[in-house]
Amino acid sequence: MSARNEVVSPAPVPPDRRAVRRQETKDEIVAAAWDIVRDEGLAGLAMRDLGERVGMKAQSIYSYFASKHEIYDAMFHEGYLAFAAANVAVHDIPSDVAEPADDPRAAAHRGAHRFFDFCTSDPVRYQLLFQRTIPDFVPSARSYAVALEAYEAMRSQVAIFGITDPEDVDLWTAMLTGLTDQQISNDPGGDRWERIIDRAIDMVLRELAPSIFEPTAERN
Amino acid sequence: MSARNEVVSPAPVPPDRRAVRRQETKDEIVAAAWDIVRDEGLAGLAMRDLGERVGMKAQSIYSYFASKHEIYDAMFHEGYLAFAAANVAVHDIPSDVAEPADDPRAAAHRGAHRFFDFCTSDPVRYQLLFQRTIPDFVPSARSYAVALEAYEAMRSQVAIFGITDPEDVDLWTAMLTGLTDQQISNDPGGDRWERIIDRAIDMVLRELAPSIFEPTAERN
DNA sequence: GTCTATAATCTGATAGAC
DNA sequence: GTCTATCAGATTATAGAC
Repeated sequence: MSARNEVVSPAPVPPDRRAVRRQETKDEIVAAAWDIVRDEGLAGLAMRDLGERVGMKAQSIYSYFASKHEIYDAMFHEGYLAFAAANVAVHDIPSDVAEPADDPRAAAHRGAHRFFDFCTSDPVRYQLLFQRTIPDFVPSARSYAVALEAYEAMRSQVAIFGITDPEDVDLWTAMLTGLTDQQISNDPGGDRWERIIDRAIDMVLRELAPSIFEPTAERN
Repeated sequence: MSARNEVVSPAPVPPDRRAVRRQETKDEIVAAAWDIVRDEGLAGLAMRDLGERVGMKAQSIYSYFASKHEIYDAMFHEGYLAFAAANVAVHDIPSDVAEPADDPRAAAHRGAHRFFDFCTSDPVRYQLLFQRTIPDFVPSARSYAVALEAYEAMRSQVAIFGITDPEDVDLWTAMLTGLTDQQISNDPGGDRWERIIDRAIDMVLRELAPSIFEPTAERN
Protein backbone atom coordinates (compact mmCIF):
# COMPACT_ATOMS: atom_id res chain seq x y z
CA MET A 1 0.00 0.00 0.00
CA SER A 2 2.58 2.58 1.11
CA ALA A 3 5.19 1.04 -1.17
CA ARG A 4 6.62 4.22 -2.58
CA ASN A 5 9.77 5.16 -0.68
CA GLU A 6 10.74 8.73 -1.20
CA VAL A 7 13.64 8.99 1.17
CA VAL A 8 15.70 5.87 1.73
CA SER A 9 17.34 5.92 5.12
CA PRO A 10 19.61 3.10 6.25
CA ALA A 11 16.69 0.78 7.01
CA PRO A 12 15.76 -2.11 4.68
CA VAL A 13 12.08 -1.22 4.43
CA PRO A 14 11.74 2.41 5.30
CA PRO A 15 8.09 3.29 5.77
CA ASP A 16 7.43 6.51 3.99
CA ARG A 17 6.27 8.53 6.94
CA ARG A 18 4.68 11.10 4.64
CA ALA A 19 2.56 8.46 2.95
CA VAL A 20 1.69 6.78 6.22
CA ARG A 21 0.53 10.02 7.70
CA ARG A 22 -1.46 10.77 4.59
CA GLN A 23 -3.17 7.41 4.69
CA GLU A 24 -4.02 7.91 8.33
CA THR A 25 -5.73 11.17 7.52
CA LYS A 26 -7.66 9.57 4.68
CA ASP A 27 -8.84 6.84 7.02
CA GLU A 28 -9.86 9.47 9.52
CA ILE A 29 -11.89 11.29 6.89
CA VAL A 30 -13.65 8.12 5.82
CA ALA A 31 -14.43 7.27 9.43
CA ALA A 32 -15.94 10.72 9.91
CA ALA A 33 -17.95 10.23 6.72
CA TRP A 34 -19.45 7.07 8.19
CA ASP A 35 -20.40 8.96 11.33
CA ILE A 36 -22.17 11.66 9.37
CA VAL A 37 -23.92 9.24 7.10
CA ARG A 38 -25.24 7.25 10.03
CA ASP A 39 -26.73 10.45 11.44
CA GLU A 40 -27.94 12.18 8.30
CA GLY A 41 -28.60 9.36 5.91
CA LEU A 42 -26.51 8.18 3.01
CA ALA A 43 -27.37 11.13 0.81
CA GLY A 44 -26.83 13.60 3.62
CA LEU A 45 -23.06 13.65 3.39
CA ALA A 46 -21.84 17.22 2.87
CA MET A 47 -18.22 18.24 2.45
CA ARG A 48 -18.69 21.11 4.85
CA ASP A 49 -19.89 18.90 7.69
CA LEU A 50 -17.20 16.39 6.88
CA GLY A 51 -14.49 19.01 7.12
CA GLU A 52 -15.92 20.28 10.37
CA ARG A 53 -15.91 16.82 11.88
CA VAL A 54 -12.28 16.12 11.06
CA GLY A 55 -11.23 19.61 12.07
CA MET A 56 -10.37 21.17 8.77
CA LYS A 57 -12.04 23.29 6.14
CA ALA A 58 -14.10 21.46 3.59
CA GLN A 59 -11.79 22.58 0.81
CA SER A 60 -8.82 20.89 2.42
CA ILE A 61 -10.44 17.50 2.00
CA TYR A 62 -9.84 17.83 -1.71
CA SER A 63 -6.16 17.34 -0.98
CA TYR A 64 -7.08 13.79 -0.04
CA PHE A 65 -10.06 12.97 -2.21
CA ALA A 66 -10.64 14.43 -5.62
CA SER A 67 -14.41 14.41 -5.21
CA LYS A 68 -17.25 13.41 -2.97
CA HIS A 69 -17.75 10.30 -5.05
CA GLU A 70 -14.22 9.22 -4.23
CA ILE A 71 -15.19 9.30 -0.58
CA TYR A 72 -18.27 7.19 -1.22
CA ASP A 73 -16.03 4.84 -3.12
CA ALA A 74 -13.61 4.56 -0.23
CA MET A 75 -16.56 3.77 2.05
CA PHE A 76 -17.82 1.17 -0.39
CA HIS A 77 -14.37 -0.36 -0.56
CA GLU A 78 -13.98 -0.44 3.19
CA GLY A 79 -17.47 -1.83 3.64
CA TYR A 80 -16.88 -4.78 1.36
CA LEU A 81 -13.57 -5.53 3.00
CA ALA A 82 -15.45 -5.72 6.29
CA PHE A 83 -18.10 -7.87 4.70
CA ALA A 84 -15.56 -10.31 3.34
CA ALA A 85 -13.85 -10.46 6.72
CA ALA A 86 -17.15 -11.17 8.47
CA ASN A 87 -17.90 -13.98 6.08
CA VAL A 88 -14.47 -15.57 6.23
CA ALA A 89 -14.60 -15.49 9.98
CA VAL A 90 -17.26 -18.17 9.85
CA HIS A 91 -14.53 -20.71 9.17
CA ASP A 92 -12.33 -20.19 12.16
CA ILE A 93 -14.84 -20.81 14.89
CA PRO A 94 -14.63 -23.58 17.48
CA SER A 95 -12.95 -26.58 15.90
CA ASP A 96 -13.75 -29.16 18.55
CA VAL A 97 -16.23 -27.59 20.90
CA ALA A 98 -19.90 -28.40 21.21
CA GLU A 99 -20.57 -28.90 17.55
CA PRO A 100 -18.26 -30.50 15.03
CA ALA A 101 -16.60 -27.82 12.96
CA ASP A 102 -17.70 -29.53 9.77
CA ASP A 103 -21.36 -29.85 10.70
CA PRO A 104 -22.79 -28.10 7.66
CA ARG A 105 -26.11 -27.31 9.26
CA ALA A 106 -24.54 -25.57 12.22
CA ALA A 107 -22.18 -23.78 9.87
CA ALA A 108 -25.13 -22.59 7.81
CA HIS A 109 -26.86 -21.22 10.88
CA ARG A 110 -23.69 -19.45 11.98
CA GLY A 111 -23.17 -18.01 8.52
CA ALA A 112 -26.72 -16.72 8.38
CA HIS A 113 -26.48 -15.04 11.75
CA ARG A 114 -23.15 -13.47 10.79
CA PHE A 115 -24.62 -11.99 7.65
CA PHE A 116 -27.73 -10.83 9.45
CA ASP A 117 -25.75 -9.21 12.25
CA PHE A 118 -23.34 -7.58 9.84
CA CYS A 119 -26.20 -5.98 7.93
CA THR A 120 -28.54 -4.99 10.74
CA SER A 121 -25.74 -3.58 12.87
CA ASP A 122 -25.21 -0.84 10.29
CA PRO A 123 -28.23 -0.21 8.07
CA VAL A 124 -26.62 2.65 6.19
CA ARG A 125 -23.67 0.48 5.27
CA TYR A 126 -26.15 -2.15 4.11
CA GLN A 127 -27.79 0.50 1.99
CA LEU A 128 -24.49 1.55 0.42
CA LEU A 129 -23.21 -1.95 -0.22
CA PHE A 130 -26.30 -3.83 -1.26
CA GLN A 131 -28.88 -1.38 -2.50
CA ARG A 132 -28.60 0.98 -5.40
CA THR A 133 -29.73 4.10 -3.66
CA ILE A 134 -27.19 6.79 -4.59
CA PRO A 135 -28.25 7.71 -8.12
CA ASP A 136 -24.94 8.56 -9.75
CA PHE A 137 -22.52 6.55 -7.69
CA VAL A 138 -20.67 3.82 -9.56
CA PRO A 139 -17.94 2.00 -7.67
CA SER A 140 -14.45 2.17 -9.10
CA ALA A 141 -12.90 -0.90 -10.70
CA ARG A 142 -10.77 -1.42 -7.62
CA SER A 143 -13.76 -1.32 -5.27
CA TYR A 144 -15.91 -3.41 -7.53
CA ALA A 145 -13.22 -6.07 -7.56
CA VAL A 146 -13.40 -6.24 -3.78
CA ALA A 147 -17.18 -6.56 -3.99
CA LEU A 148 -16.83 -9.45 -6.40
CA GLU A 149 -14.28 -11.11 -4.16
CA ALA A 150 -16.68 -10.83 -1.26
CA TYR A 151 -19.44 -12.40 -3.32
CA GLU A 152 -17.13 -15.24 -4.29
CA ALA A 153 -16.20 -15.74 -0.66
CA MET A 154 -19.89 -16.04 0.13
CA ARG A 155 -20.32 -18.55 -2.68
CA SER A 156 -17.52 -20.77 -1.47
CA GLN A 157 -19.01 -20.34 1.98
CA VAL A 158 -22.39 -21.76 1.07
CA ALA A 159 -20.72 -24.46 -1.00
CA ILE A 160 -19.68 -25.91 2.34
CA PHE A 161 -23.33 -26.43 3.15
CA GLY A 162 -23.71 -28.20 -0.16
CA ILE A 163 -25.27 -25.27 -2.01
CA THR A 164 -23.54 -24.87 -5.36
CA ASP A 165 -26.17 -24.63 -8.07
CA PRO A 166 -26.53 -20.94 -9.10
CA GLU A 167 -30.29 -20.95 -8.64
CA ASP A 168 -29.86 -22.53 -5.24
CA VAL A 169 -27.41 -19.83 -4.26
CA ASP A 170 -29.91 -17.20 -5.40
CA LEU A 171 -32.62 -18.76 -3.27
CA TRP A 172 -30.26 -18.76 -0.31
CA THR A 173 -29.35 -15.11 -0.74
CA ALA A 174 -33.00 -14.16 -1.25
CA MET A 175 -33.98 -15.77 2.03
CA LEU A 176 -31.14 -14.11 3.90
CA THR A 177 -31.57 -10.65 2.48
CA GLY A 178 -35.31 -10.94 2.98
CA LEU A 179 -34.93 -11.57 6.69
CA THR A 180 -32.36 -8.81 6.91
CA ASP A 181 -34.34 -6.33 4.92
CA GLN A 182 -37.54 -6.84 6.86
CA GLN A 183 -35.68 -6.47 10.13
CA ILE A 184 -34.10 -3.20 9.06
CA SER A 185 -37.21 -1.72 7.47
CA ASN A 186 -39.98 -2.86 9.78
CA ASP A 187 -38.45 -3.53 13.16
CA PRO A 188 -35.22 -1.55 13.43
CA GLY A 189 -33.41 -2.35 16.62
CA GLY A 190 -35.72 -5.26 17.34
CA ASP A 191 -35.45 -8.99 16.74
CA ARG A 192 -38.71 -9.90 15.04
CA TRP A 193 -37.00 -11.48 12.05
CA GLU A 194 -33.83 -12.47 13.84
CA ARG A 195 -35.93 -14.90 15.87
CA ILE A 196 -36.96 -16.86 12.81
CA ILE A 197 -33.55 -17.12 11.15
CA ASP A 198 -32.82 -20.67 12.28
CA ARG A 199 -36.22 -21.87 11.20
CA ALA A 200 -35.86 -20.18 7.82
CA ILE A 201 -32.39 -21.60 7.30
CA ASP A 202 -33.54 -25.11 8.14
CA MET A 203 -36.39 -24.69 5.70
CA VAL A 204 -34.00 -23.63 2.96
CA LEU A 205 -31.51 -26.38 3.75
CA ARG A 206 -34.28 -28.96 3.62
CA GLU A 207 -35.02 -27.71 0.13
CA LEU A 208 -31.48 -27.27 -1.13
CA ALA A 209 -29.44 -29.83 0.78
CA PRO A 210 -31.78 -32.36 2.36
CA SER A 211 -28.99 -34.85 2.94
CA ILE A 212 -27.86 -32.69 5.83
CA PHE A 213 -30.85 -33.88 7.81
CA GLU A 214 -30.31 -37.56 7.22
CA PRO A 215 -29.37 -39.44 10.41
CA THR A 216 -25.78 -40.24 9.48
CA ALA A 217 -25.25 -37.95 6.58
CA GLU A 218 -22.26 -38.71 4.44
CA ARG A 219 -21.65 -35.67 2.33
CA ASN A 220 -20.80 -36.18 -1.32
CA MET B 1 -59.45 6.15 -14.51
CA SER B 2 -61.05 9.40 -15.74
CA ALA B 3 -64.26 8.63 -13.91
CA ARG B 4 -64.67 12.00 -12.33
CA ASN B 5 -67.24 14.01 -14.23
CA GLU B 6 -66.26 17.58 -14.46
CA VAL B 7 -69.53 19.08 -15.64
CA VAL B 8 -72.61 17.68 -13.96
CA SER B 9 -75.35 20.00 -15.14
CA PRO B 10 -78.71 19.42 -13.41
CA ALA B 11 -77.42 16.78 -10.97
CA PRO B 12 -78.51 16.69 -7.32
CA VAL B 13 -75.00 16.76 -5.82
CA PRO B 14 -73.18 19.71 -7.32
CA PRO B 15 -69.47 19.03 -7.16
CA ASP B 16 -67.52 22.07 -6.19
CA ARG B 17 -65.86 22.73 -9.51
CA ARG B 18 -63.20 24.77 -7.78
CA ALA B 19 -62.28 21.87 -5.53
CA VAL B 20 -62.40 19.36 -8.36
CA ARG B 21 -60.12 21.44 -10.45
CA ARG B 22 -57.78 21.86 -7.57
CA GLN B 23 -57.64 18.15 -6.90
CA GLU B 24 -56.89 17.52 -10.55
CA THR B 25 -53.95 19.85 -10.38
CA LYS B 26 -52.69 18.17 -7.21
CA ASP B 27 -52.90 14.80 -8.93
CA GLU B 28 -51.03 16.21 -11.88
CA ILE B 29 -48.27 17.49 -9.62
CA VAL B 30 -47.94 14.16 -7.87
CA ALA B 31 -47.80 12.35 -11.19
CA ALA B 32 -45.03 14.67 -12.33
CA ALA B 33 -43.22 14.05 -9.07
CA TRP B 34 -43.26 10.32 -9.80
CA ASP B 35 -41.80 10.97 -13.22
CA ILE B 36 -38.95 13.02 -11.82
CA VAL B 37 -38.24 10.60 -9.03
CA ARG B 38 -38.04 7.69 -11.43
CA ASP B 39 -35.45 9.61 -13.44
CA GLU B 40 -33.44 11.27 -10.72
CA GLY B 41 -33.85 9.00 -7.76
CA LEU B 42 -36.07 9.42 -4.73
CA ALA B 43 -33.91 12.12 -3.18
CA GLY B 44 -33.56 13.96 -6.48
CA LEU B 45 -36.94 15.61 -6.37
CA ALA B 46 -36.56 19.39 -6.66
CA MET B 47 -39.38 21.88 -6.58
CA ARG B 48 -37.86 23.75 -9.54
CA ASP B 49 -37.94 20.69 -11.79
CA LEU B 50 -41.36 19.78 -10.54
CA GLY B 51 -42.73 23.18 -11.41
CA GLU B 52 -41.11 23.05 -14.80
CA ARG B 53 -42.67 19.69 -15.55
CA VAL B 54 -46.21 20.76 -14.71
CA GLY B 55 -45.76 24.10 -16.47
CA MET B 56 -45.67 26.49 -13.58
CA LYS B 57 -43.12 28.18 -11.40
CA ALA B 58 -41.85 26.20 -8.46
CA GLN B 59 -43.28 28.75 -6.05
CA SER B 60 -46.80 28.18 -7.33
CA ILE B 61 -46.72 24.59 -6.17
CA TYR B 62 -46.90 25.89 -2.64
CA SER B 63 -50.49 26.83 -3.36
CA TYR B 64 -51.20 23.11 -3.51
CA PHE B 65 -48.70 21.58 -1.14
CA ALA B 66 -47.36 23.33 1.93
CA SER B 67 -43.98 21.66 1.63
CA LYS B 68 -41.96 19.13 -0.28
CA HIS B 69 -42.67 16.60 2.44
CA GLU B 70 -46.36 16.93 1.75
CA ILE B 71 -45.66 15.87 -1.81
CA TYR B 72 -43.71 12.85 -0.65
CA ASP B 73 -46.61 12.08 1.63
CA ALA B 74 -49.09 12.26 -1.22
CA MET B 75 -46.87 9.87 -3.19
CA PHE B 76 -46.68 7.55 -0.22
CA HIS B 77 -50.43 7.63 0.13
CA GLU B 78 -51.03 6.97 -3.54
CA GLY B 79 -48.44 4.19 -3.56
CA TYR B 80 -50.08 2.29 -0.75
CA LEU B 81 -53.51 2.66 -2.33
CA ALA B 82 -52.05 1.07 -5.45
CA PHE B 83 -50.45 -1.63 -3.34
CA ALA B 84 -53.71 -2.47 -1.62
CA ALA B 85 -55.48 -2.56 -4.97
CA ALA B 86 -52.87 -4.93 -6.40
CA ASN B 87 -53.26 -7.26 -3.47
CA VAL B 88 -57.02 -7.29 -3.43
CA ALA B 89 -57.06 -7.99 -7.14
CA VAL B 90 -55.73 -11.45 -6.39
CA HIS B 91 -59.22 -12.46 -5.33
CA ASP B 92 -61.12 -11.67 -8.45
CA ILE B 93 -59.24 -13.81 -10.91
CA PRO B 94 -60.67 -16.70 -12.89
CA SER B 95 -63.34 -18.32 -10.82
CA ASP B 96 -63.80 -21.50 -12.83
CA VAL B 97 -61.03 -21.64 -15.39
CA ALA B 98 -58.04 -23.96 -15.39
CA GLU B 99 -57.47 -23.96 -11.67
CA PRO B 100 -60.12 -23.90 -9.00
CA ALA B 101 -60.48 -20.41 -7.60
CA ASP B 102 -60.03 -21.69 -4.09
CA ASP B 103 -56.89 -23.70 -4.71
CA PRO B 104 -54.74 -22.12 -2.01
CA ARG B 105 -51.45 -23.13 -3.59
CA ALA B 106 -52.29 -21.51 -6.91
CA ALA B 107 -53.59 -18.48 -5.06
CA ALA B 108 -50.30 -18.25 -3.17
CA HIS B 109 -48.32 -18.36 -6.38
CA ARG B 110 -50.50 -15.70 -7.94
CA GLY B 111 -50.23 -13.51 -4.88
CA ALA B 112 -46.46 -13.81 -4.84
CA HIS B 113 -46.15 -12.88 -8.49
CA ARG B 114 -48.46 -9.91 -7.99
CA PHE B 115 -46.38 -8.59 -5.17
CA PHE B 116 -43.16 -9.21 -7.04
CA ASP B 117 -44.42 -7.52 -10.19
CA PHE B 118 -45.82 -4.59 -8.27
CA CYS B 119 -42.47 -3.97 -6.60
CA THR B 120 -40.07 -4.63 -9.44
CA SER B 121 -42.12 -2.65 -11.94
CA ASP B 122 -41.37 0.52 -10.00
CA PRO B 123 -38.24 0.26 -7.83
CA VAL B 124 -38.43 3.86 -6.65
CA ARG B 125 -41.95 3.35 -5.42
CA TYR B 126 -40.73 0.22 -3.65
CA GLN B 127 -38.02 2.32 -2.06
CA LEU B 128 -40.50 4.94 -0.86
CA LEU B 129 -43.11 2.50 0.44
CA PHE B 130 -41.01 -0.24 1.96
CA GLN B 131 -37.60 1.12 2.77
CA ARG B 132 -36.74 3.96 5.09
CA THR B 133 -34.47 5.88 2.81
CA ILE B 134 -35.60 9.50 3.04
CA PRO B 135 -34.07 10.60 6.34
CA ASP B 136 -36.65 13.07 7.63
CA PHE B 137 -39.79 11.85 5.96
CA VAL B 138 -42.48 10.53 8.28
CA PRO B 139 -45.82 9.68 6.72
CA SER B 140 -48.84 11.58 7.98
CA ALA B 141 -51.43 9.82 10.11
CA ARG B 142 -53.74 9.64 7.12
CA SER B 143 -51.11 8.02 4.91
CA TYR B 144 -49.92 5.71 7.62
CA ALA B 145 -53.47 4.48 8.10
CA VAL B 146 -53.58 3.50 4.44
CA ALA B 147 -50.28 1.68 4.84
CA LEU B 148 -51.68 -0.26 7.78
CA GLU B 149 -54.80 -1.10 5.82
CA ALA B 150 -52.65 -2.44 3.01
CA TYR B 151 -50.72 -4.58 5.45
CA GLU B 152 -53.95 -5.94 6.87
CA ALA B 153 -55.17 -6.71 3.38
CA MET B 154 -52.01 -8.69 2.82
CA ARG B 155 -52.53 -10.52 6.10
CA SER B 156 -56.03 -11.57 5.22
CA GLN B 157 -54.68 -12.49 1.83
CA VAL B 158 -52.15 -15.00 3.16
CA ALA B 159 -54.70 -16.27 5.64
CA ILE B 160 -56.39 -17.79 2.63
CA PHE B 161 -53.33 -19.94 2.09
CA GLY B 162 -53.57 -21.02 5.69
CA ILE B 163 -50.85 -18.68 7.00
CA THR B 164 -52.12 -16.94 10.12
CA ASP B 165 -49.51 -17.26 12.84
CA PRO B 166 -47.60 -13.94 13.12
CA GLU B 167 -44.22 -15.60 12.84
CA ASP B 168 -45.43 -17.51 9.81
CA VAL B 169 -46.55 -14.29 8.20
CA ASP B 170 -43.14 -12.77 8.90
CA LEU B 171 -41.43 -15.72 7.25
CA TRP B 172 -43.70 -15.33 4.26
CA THR B 173 -43.00 -11.62 3.88
CA ALA B 174 -39.27 -12.19 4.37
CA MET B 175 -39.19 -14.68 1.52
CA LEU B 176 -41.17 -12.41 -0.77
CA THR B 177 -39.27 -9.24 -0.07
CA GLY B 178 -36.01 -11.14 -0.32
CA LEU B 179 -36.78 -12.29 -3.85
CA THR B 180 -37.98 -8.83 -4.74
CA ASP B 181 -35.07 -7.03 -3.22
CA GLN B 182 -32.47 -9.21 -4.85
CA GLN B 183 -34.16 -8.78 -8.21
CA ILE B 184 -34.18 -5.01 -7.91
CA SER B 185 -30.67 -4.67 -6.52
CA ASN B 186 -28.75 -7.29 -8.42
CA ASP B 187 -30.56 -7.93 -11.67
CA PRO B 188 -32.67 -4.87 -12.49
CA GLY B 189 -34.82 -5.50 -15.52
CA GLY B 190 -33.93 -9.18 -15.52
CA ASP B 191 -35.69 -12.27 -14.20
CA ARG B 192 -33.05 -14.08 -12.20
CA TRP B 193 -35.11 -14.15 -9.02
CA GLU B 194 -38.48 -14.08 -10.71
CA ARG B 195 -37.67 -17.53 -12.11
CA ILE B 196 -37.41 -19.07 -8.67
CA ILE B 197 -40.55 -17.55 -7.15
CA ASP B 198 -42.71 -20.62 -7.58
CA ARG B 199 -40.08 -22.86 -6.13
CA ALA B 200 -39.55 -20.55 -3.18
CA ILE B 201 -43.27 -20.28 -2.52
CA ASP B 202 -43.71 -24.04 -2.58
CA MET B 203 -40.84 -24.34 -0.16
CA VAL B 204 -42.46 -21.87 2.20
CA LEU B 205 -45.90 -23.43 1.88
CA ARG B 206 -44.45 -26.85 2.66
CA GLU B 207 -43.10 -25.34 5.85
CA LEU B 208 -46.08 -23.22 6.84
CA ALA B 209 -49.08 -25.03 5.37
CA PRO B 210 -48.06 -28.58 4.46
CA SER B 211 -51.65 -29.74 4.26
CA ILE B 212 -51.91 -27.94 0.95
CA PHE B 213 -49.78 -30.63 -0.63
CA GLU B 214 -51.78 -33.55 0.67
CA PRO B 215 -53.61 -35.42 -2.11
CA THR B 216 -57.14 -34.45 -1.15
CA ALA B 217 -56.54 -31.63 1.21
CA GLU B 218 -59.53 -30.63 3.26
CA ARG B 219 -58.78 -27.23 4.69
CA ASN B 220 -59.74 -26.60 8.30
C1' DG C 1 -53.97 30.95 -8.60
C1' DT C 2 -49.96 32.42 -10.68
C1' DC C 3 -46.59 35.41 -10.97
C1' DT C 4 -41.93 38.27 -9.67
C1' DA C 5 -38.70 39.10 -6.39
C1' DT C 6 -36.02 37.56 -2.99
C1' DA C 7 -34.58 35.68 1.32
C1' DA C 8 -31.51 32.60 3.47
C1' DT C 9 -28.94 28.85 3.07
C1' DC C 10 -26.56 25.04 1.29
C1' DT C 11 -24.05 22.65 -2.48
C1' DG C 12 -19.46 20.79 -4.65
C1' DA C 13 -15.47 22.49 -6.34
C1' DT C 14 -11.32 25.70 -7.78
C1' DA C 15 -7.43 29.32 -7.42
C1' DG C 16 -3.86 30.81 -5.19
C1' DA C 17 -1.45 32.69 -0.89
C1' DC C 18 1.39 30.89 2.74
C1' DG D 1 -1.19 20.62 3.46
C1' DT D 2 -4.08 24.03 5.08
C1' DC D 3 -5.88 28.13 4.63
C1' DT D 4 -8.93 32.38 2.60
C1' DA D 5 -11.65 33.82 -0.92
C1' DT D 6 -14.79 32.78 -4.13
C1' DC D 7 -17.36 30.77 -7.93
C1' DA D 8 -21.43 29.28 -9.85
C1' DG D 9 -25.13 27.36 -8.77
C1' DA D 10 -28.51 24.67 -6.24
C1' DT D 11 -31.96 24.26 -2.55
C1' DT D 12 -36.73 25.21 0.01
C1' DA D 13 -39.65 28.59 1.14
C1' DT D 14 -42.00 33.34 1.89
C1' DA D 15 -44.00 38.10 0.66
C1' DG D 16 -46.73 40.53 -1.93
C1' DA D 17 -48.35 42.35 -6.62
C1' DC D 18 -51.85 41.26 -9.97
